[in-house]
Amino acid sequence: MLTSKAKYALRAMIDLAAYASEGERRPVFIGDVAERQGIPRRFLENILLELRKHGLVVSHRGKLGGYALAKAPDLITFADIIRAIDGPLAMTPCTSRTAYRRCEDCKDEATCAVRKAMVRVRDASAAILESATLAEAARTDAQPSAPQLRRRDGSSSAA
Amino acid sequence: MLTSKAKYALRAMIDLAAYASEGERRPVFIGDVAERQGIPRRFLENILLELRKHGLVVSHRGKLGGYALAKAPDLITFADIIRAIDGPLAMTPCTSRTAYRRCEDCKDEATCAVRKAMVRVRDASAAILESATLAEAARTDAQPSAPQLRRRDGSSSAA
DNA sequence: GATGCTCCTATCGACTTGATGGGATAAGTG
DNA sequence: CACTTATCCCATCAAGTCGATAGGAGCATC
Repeated sequence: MLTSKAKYALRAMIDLAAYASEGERRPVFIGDVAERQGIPRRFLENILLELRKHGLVVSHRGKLGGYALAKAPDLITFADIIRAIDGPLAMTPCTSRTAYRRCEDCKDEATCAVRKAMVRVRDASAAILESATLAEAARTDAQPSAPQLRRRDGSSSAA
Repeated sequence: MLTSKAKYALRAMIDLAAYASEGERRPVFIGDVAERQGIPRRFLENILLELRKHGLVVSHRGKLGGYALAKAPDLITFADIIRAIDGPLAMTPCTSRTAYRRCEDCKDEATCAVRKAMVRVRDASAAILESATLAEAARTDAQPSAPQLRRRDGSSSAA
């Protein structure tokens, strides 16, 4: 199962992609993303910080600061995001390409039946998640009613 | 990631399959499985109990008691075992067939880009894990040197 | 009826998850 | 220059899960 942190991360990144593709090049406020996607604001901050450490987003400080994708949305995949937040996609350490670690129990990796199945699962999952890009997701995704433009008028929309 | 409980469960079940296919029909001692597979004995007890509640193994009490597969080894899949121990294979509750639960965040399941990718991952993983049977695993798996026969002579092999 | 197995529940420590809080730092704005 | 407003960073928190262990009750065989 994905952690909800990773699910939030996916949604936040898709949100960034959607607003980046509108021609605007200014970064997006955390608060705006949080509100649109229904993510606890402080929690989203941690998530974006983590994504930044993995080089998936860039941040700007100061009054007109905020976050933006670090690369073009068609170059960022779901796999990148999930790996950054939840770690390896593989079912076992001994079948991870990004964080391989030998497993204690199985004597012979070449013949281990469990490992064999897990390699196939990892290959299949990775293929799917590495071909799912933010660009595609931003196009496909349901925009919450009319794609809400950034509020810059100062009127907080909720009490 | 699989929990180590699920990994133990897979190994234990393969062990049972290997010894069931030798013609013997008597149940296997927990202690023997634990020793062969290097699983903490008490922990394995819990795991087998859980597998029994899910109808994957049957138990016999008393002096010559023990565990045996509930069905033929070609009718038990890796998916059955993982689901019994770790729960749904799906990455999100909203893409699980065995434990579906609507997800709060996404307004429209039909267009949710995250969900769409997760459905594909679940389908691919399930297809692989549902076609991996114990029978096949028991044949393929590396037997730890010569397949150690059950000790019935009373000499405990370790201090 | 003694033996030796499963059965059941309870507990444990360590870690992870989801979330919050306070304040430091930086960049625009008047 | 000072003020506003945003990110940044660290620290902490409660609740839950994971991996493992413990003690004793129940039961079939010898």
